[in-house]
Parts: sequence; structure tokens; C-alpha cells
Amino acid sequence: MATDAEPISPMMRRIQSRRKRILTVARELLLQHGYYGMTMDAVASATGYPKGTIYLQFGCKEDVILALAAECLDRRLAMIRRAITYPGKTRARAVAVGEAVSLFARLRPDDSRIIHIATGPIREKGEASRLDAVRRRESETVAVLHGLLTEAMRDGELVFKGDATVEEMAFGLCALIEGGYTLIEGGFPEHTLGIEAPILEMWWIFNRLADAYGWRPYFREWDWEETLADVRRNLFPVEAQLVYGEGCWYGDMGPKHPGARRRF
Amino acid sequence: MATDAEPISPMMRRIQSRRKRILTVARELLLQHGYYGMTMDAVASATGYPKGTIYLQFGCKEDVILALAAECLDRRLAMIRRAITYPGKTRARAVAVGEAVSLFARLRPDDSRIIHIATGPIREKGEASRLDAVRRRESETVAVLHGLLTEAMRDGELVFKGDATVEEMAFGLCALIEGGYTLIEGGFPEHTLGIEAPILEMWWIFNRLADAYGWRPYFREWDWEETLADVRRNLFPVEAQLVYGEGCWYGDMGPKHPGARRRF
DNA sequence: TCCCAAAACTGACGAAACGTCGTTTTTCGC
DNA sequence: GCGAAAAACGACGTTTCGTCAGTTTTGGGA
Repeated sequence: MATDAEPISPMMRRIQSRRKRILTVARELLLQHGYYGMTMDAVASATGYPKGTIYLQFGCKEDVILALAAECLDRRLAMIRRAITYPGKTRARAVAVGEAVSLFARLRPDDSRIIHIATGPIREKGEASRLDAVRRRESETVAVLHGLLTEAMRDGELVFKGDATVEEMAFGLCALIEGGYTLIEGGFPEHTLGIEAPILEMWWIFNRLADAYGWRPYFREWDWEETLADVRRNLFPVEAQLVYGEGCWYGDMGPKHPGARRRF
Repeated sequence: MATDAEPISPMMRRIQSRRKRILTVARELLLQHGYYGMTMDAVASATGYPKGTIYLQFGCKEDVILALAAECLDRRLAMIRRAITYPGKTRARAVAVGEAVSLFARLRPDDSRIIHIATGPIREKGEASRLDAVRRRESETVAVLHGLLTEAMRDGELVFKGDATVEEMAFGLCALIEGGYTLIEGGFPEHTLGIEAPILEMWWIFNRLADAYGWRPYFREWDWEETLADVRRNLFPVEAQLVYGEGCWYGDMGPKHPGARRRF
């Protein structure tokens, strides 16, 4: 969509590579020294490009950060899009999406942090088009979930208990994810609630909510541990191994012996 | 707790009043011109105090904003604390808390915005003690909810269906609130999902989740509309009137005729 | 191959905001 | 009423952002 026709020109190519290098260096500085520590002069001297050259590509410092955030959101979106292709029941695909988000958070804490930074007042100053780029990616995430729910309903797997709407449920799930990871970022689950594995807790909460809305098969009707293992094995083999380590495909779902597994 | 012994000294008094005035003016500027538009020089000239005097009280610009956020969080906390005193079933008190948060969001959008601003990279620069002040108030909110759930369980009103923990549920509810209002702030429910009354949707989601965990009385077992009306009438008469208008105590729960009311 | 207009590059410079500090004024105990 | 200590003050130094006038590079036609 956004890929402009030909970057064939040698001039274009140089500009592209420079753009890439600026972002790489800026990211490094942002992560190392924070928002206030990432100065444009530092970016200039670290890249070796003069400041004027950098300002040819990015209108202001905040634009650089928004561009970085867009990259991070792209990586997350790519994982979510891969998850949504998981073959099988719609609820299993939702599990895959959840696992994608979870893996992303653990595998790329730096990306998560940048996404969070780009949520602050930075948006006040960024160019409109940069902001749109970020917003579009955020919307896309919501849209993917919304699409899955719509499909689930069409296929008769999601049959609301009582009155509800797909939009309501999508909003609920997105809020849960958004808020959950914000709280985790701030360390609240651990400090205030004494929760040791907050991401695992989110797994349980998700299943409660899915059951509550009437998404079949229910938690008790299916071997979700196997589904999760399958998602990790077949959809995210590299990522899962990096996060959970060799052979530990079940590591994140709590105690392994079925008797100790949670039920509801 | 944090109220220092005596502000009796006339000197102290002057300092306090000045501190207050600085915050008032800074708030105005922050809301009007955003983070980048609120300059310390502007605060100085608008208050009439020289810059040096302002820097006697606040170490840096970010400290001023954190102090503003602490005030906003205090106001929200006060409403939540009032809500928790609602006499009756624990789940009804949870409804009161939810209504407190909802009223706050509608009644004080400016406060909500400031709380949001104080979530960004501003924290990188603020003094540790200021940051602690904000964090303490955030924790307190979580603690109130956690306490209510604990009480509910002790009284036998909250009996988990299957395995769950109070902490898990508290985390879920907090995530929902946190994420929900973040999404609302960004306009997502409206733009991406076409939701017209997102706060109302959160009401439904909350009830789903409370039912799912086994919090009695269930949604279908109780006249929650009456509870909500009672909360508005007796706990937040002024606030509810400001938000919903004269006599419209039921305005936010959707269609008024019972037949059209949602059920599950 | 050379030339020249257009595009891209450069870094010194100006502006704006932050935060400080030496001087002046006020406070308060005696 | 006196003097030391605390507070007030605002001009000044510093940092960082963002620009722009002058210079270099590019690319295509004679």
C-alpha cells in the first residue's frame, strides 16, 4: 500500500539507507538515554550525518520517535497477522493472537517501551502524517480482532449469551490487552498485587471473558494447553523457543500436571 | 498521612498559597497549549512570580506536571473512596466504584487528560519523590478494588467458579478500566469500532466479567438499574446531575423500558 | 566530454526554553 | 531594633531545537 513504486534510483537508494541508519541510531539512543537523553545533535554525531541532513527526512525529533513506533507496531502487527492465519476454530485463533501479543511483549520489551513512549505528549508535536501512520497501525490491530469476532459469529462458534455486540466484545478485549500491558509496564501487578506472572494471569482472564460471552468451545470443552503448544510449535517456533527455552512449550500455562491445572 | 503538622506560620502560608497559584496557572496553560506549549517562562509571567521563585518549589517543569497529576488522582481517589462506602452488597459497591470512575471521566475530562499526559516520558525527568506521590495514588486505587474483592470473598458473595484468585480478578478489572479509558481518550471505540457510548459498553463488559467470576447477585438476579440510580441519587447527586442532567438518573444505561434492556 | 540548472547537502547560526546564582529583600529570634 | 538566616528575584549561562544561505553533487543534453 504505502510502498512507493521504484526505489531504483541510486539517489533514492542512498536516501533510504540513510533514513534507516538514522532510525537505528535514534532507537539506540532513545532506549539507552530515554526521551530527554536522545538529542538530535547526538543522533547527528552518532550517525555522522550533519543535522541538516537529518532534518531533511524528519521534521522534528518527535517525528523520529513516531517513525520508530510505527516500525515497532509493524512488527507486532506482523505477528498478530501471522497468528490470525492459524487454522482451526475461531477461539483457537484468538488464543493464537493472544500468544502473539504475549510473545511480542516478552521478546521485544524495547519495542513495547517505544510504543509506550509514543503514547505521550509526543503526539502533540509530531507531523500529522506520521501520527496517522501510527494510528492506522493501531486501528489495524483492533480491526483484526473485530474481524475474527465477526467471523466467529458468522460461523456460529460465537453465540452471545444474552444481548451483546461484536463491537462491545472487541472493545473489551482490546481494553484488557491495552490496559494489561500498560499496568505490566508500570510494574503494578507485581508491586501492588503481588502477581508474579502477570501475562499468565491475562491468559486466564481472557478465557473467562471468552466463556462469558459464549465463545465455543468453552474452556472446559477443549484442551487449550495443547492448542497453545501447537501455536508455539507451528506458528511461532523461533519466538517461543527464545522466550520459553528449549522444549518448554508449556512453560507459561502454570503447573503441568492436569490435576493442578485451573478449571472453570 | 502526608499532611505535614502545622502550616501555621505566616511564611508557610504564603508559600502554600503561591504553590497553589503556580499549579492553577500551570494547569491552565497545560490544558490550553499542551505539554510543549506550557513553558516555565509563561507560568512565571502569568503568575507574576519570577522564575527563580517557581524553581524553589518545583525542581523542573516535569515536577509541576506530576504535582498536577497527583491532584487529579486525588480527586478521582476521593470519588472512589466515597463510592466504596456505599452500603449494601459488595457487587453493588463495585457498581458504585465503576460509576465513580465513569462520572469522573465525564465530569473532569481535563483531569483525565492530565493523568494521561503524566503517563509519558515525563516520568523520566521528574524527581523521585514526586513520582512516588503519583505512584502511591495509583496503587491506592488498585488497593481499594482489591480490598473490596477480598471482602466480597470473605462474605461469601464472591465464590469463584473454578480456580481463580482475588489478585487475578483485581488485575483484570483494573486493566479493563485503564485500557478502556486509554482507548476512549484516543477515540478508538468511536472511530474504529463505531461505538457511540463507550462508557456504557464498559458497564456491560464489567457485568459480564463479574458474572463470569461468580460474583453474586448475578446480573439477572438483581435490579442493577435501580442500584445505579440509587448510587447516583444518594452518593453522587451533584456529579450525576451535572453529567446526566435534571432527573435523568437512568440516562446512561440505555433504553429505559425493561423489555429493551439487555439481559444475560 | 563538458556544461549548467536543479536538487541535495552542510554546519554555523539564531531562537527558545530550561535552569542557576549572586545580589537584594524579608523574616524572625533575641 | 539588630543581625543572621531564609526567601525572593531576574538577569544570565547553557542546552537543544530547528533553519538557511552558501556549497557540492547529480543528471541529462549539446
